[in-house]
Amino acid sequence: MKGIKIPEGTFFQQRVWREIVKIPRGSVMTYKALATRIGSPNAVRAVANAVGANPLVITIPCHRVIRSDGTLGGYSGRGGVSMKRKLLRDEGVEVAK
DNA sequence: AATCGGGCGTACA
DNA sequence: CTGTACGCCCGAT
Repeated sequence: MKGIKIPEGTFFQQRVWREIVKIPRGSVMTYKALATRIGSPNAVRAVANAVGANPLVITIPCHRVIRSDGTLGGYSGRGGVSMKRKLLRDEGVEVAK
């Protein structure tokens, strides 16, 4: 949280992105945990939407956000889910399925 | 294992 | 401004 710049967007998105950036490398966070983190444990869908609207994949490691089941879920970035899995494995995270 | 509905917010008409 | 449709989902049946 020193020089990371978050692009403009809705309050929700900024809040979600802010939390995603806080995720340490080599670790993953579930959408539910993220939703609860921002104060809306039941708004997990809205959160997922905000993550999907992430314009900066290099600044915001949205690939570190996975489902509660351990699955990767989806990925709107370049390469799709395949890239997401690759990035996670690259950080040393064993991906289920 | 597969299917359905639910909760929240954004985008579009 | 009001209504409808959709999403990188979740939980229950």
